[in-house]
Amino acid sequence: MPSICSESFPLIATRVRVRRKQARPNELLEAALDLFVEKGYAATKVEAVAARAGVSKGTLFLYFPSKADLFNAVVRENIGIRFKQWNQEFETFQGSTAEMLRYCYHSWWERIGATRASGITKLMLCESGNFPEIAQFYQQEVSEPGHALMRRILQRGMDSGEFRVVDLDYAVYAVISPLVFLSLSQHASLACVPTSLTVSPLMYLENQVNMLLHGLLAPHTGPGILKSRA
Amino acid sequence: MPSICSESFPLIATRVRVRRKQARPNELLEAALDLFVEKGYAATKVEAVAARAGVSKGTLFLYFPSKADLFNAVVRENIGIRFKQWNQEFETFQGSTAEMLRYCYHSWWERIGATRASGITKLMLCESGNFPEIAQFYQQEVSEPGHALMRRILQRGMDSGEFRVVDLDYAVYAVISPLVFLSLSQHASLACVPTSLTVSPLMYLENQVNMLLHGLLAPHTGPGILKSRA
DNA sequence: TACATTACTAACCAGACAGTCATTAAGAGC
DNA sequence: GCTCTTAATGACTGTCTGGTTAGTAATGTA
Repeated sequence: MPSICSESFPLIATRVRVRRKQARPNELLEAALDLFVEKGYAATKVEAVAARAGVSKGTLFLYFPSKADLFNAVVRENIGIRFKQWNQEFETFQGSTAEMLRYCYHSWWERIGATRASGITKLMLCESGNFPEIAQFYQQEVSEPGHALMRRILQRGMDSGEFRVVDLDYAVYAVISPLVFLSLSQHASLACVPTSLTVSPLMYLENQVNMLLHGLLAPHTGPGILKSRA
Repeated sequence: MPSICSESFPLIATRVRVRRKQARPNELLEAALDLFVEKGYAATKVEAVAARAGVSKGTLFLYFPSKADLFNAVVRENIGIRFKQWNQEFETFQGSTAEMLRYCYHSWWERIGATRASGITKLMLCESGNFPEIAQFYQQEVSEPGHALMRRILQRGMDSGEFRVVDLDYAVYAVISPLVFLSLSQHASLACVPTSLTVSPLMYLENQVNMLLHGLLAPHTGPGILKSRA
């Protein structure tokens, strides 16, 4: 049923239809990543995502059953997908665990931190409380694999005698929180942070990993970062 | 004009009216602070604020012309209002600037960090990008006075020779960011942070101020936190 | 008790937005 | 060119919510 005026005045030019079933999902995911990172989950309209991908809203729902599913697919494609490779790299890594930890930070920076994907971390930090559907998915697709991997790395260091014995539950957070913080500072549009971070992200990470290892390495038991639980 | 059914079936019990013009604004601000901190700005419904304060939505708009004005009033009452006293304390402070900086952190923790007000900082960090009306108000009511005060403290330390000479534009962020980070970690409902922070907030602040002073104090020019701009 | 003032209420409105569906046309096969 | 399948569309629906307003009742004054 055409709109009231469209038969006499087709003001809105009808879109040229193209059938590209193969390409649509990726194009939609690209557009969604852009907008979710820019505006957050709640403030992103699915119609805007569709428009940016060059299709109508109806088409979007043809490929993703709901907004939450669209977002979850973005999470899986941009972050979740990394853990397979990371886990493999962990299995075959030859060097010391200190080197492994350094490599971990560096690799995270390359594949997540320096990419749009870091915006997702900030988004979850801000909005997970209001949207259980996406919070739960992120939890099982990102948080849990990430924590599990970090636990295994720390355990490896403790087993080999490189690291002193610490409470894993807490040490994991000491390792991960610099990454979360960096993601945040990269995407905080707050007037509080001018040109993002004061120092360069890479220098910040370098510094953080040094501090961690200072607190982790076995012999030197100085003022470490990893206090046992209070 | 009564609703269709209310004359025959007054299903919804009419609220008992009480006139308390004096008390309403504060009660609304209290309710608003609770909900804004819990849910964020966008996700908080004005009707819910009104309900929590025990009035109807219409009454809320009698005291605050819009949702943004309500939020801004919350910001002013809970944070903005502090700067008058802080500025006075700065003027009359007798001790060293290092002591002053310690006092500053401590006072911030008492009056903001440990209270619901810290939730506002997190909220702004997350949502300022989507709501210029409240971002601008927060900027001029909180960010600017805060930065100005910190600049004067750092300047005092440099003038007296206690602190080495640093780029104020950047040093200010080094001083403020631990406070922002702490606010965030206190209210991050992310599955990433378990029981908020690993170490106690006060110990964290103590540590941060020590690191800052390590990098600020004049004679010791070791690996300071405050690098000059890259 | 009568009346005036005004704090307060609830129904209402308009715009926005996630999700649906009947219709349309692109493109492949003949 | 004709037909059939299905990718794609856009108008539509239901719901939600910030903000408005016509009307109600609590209180002070006489």
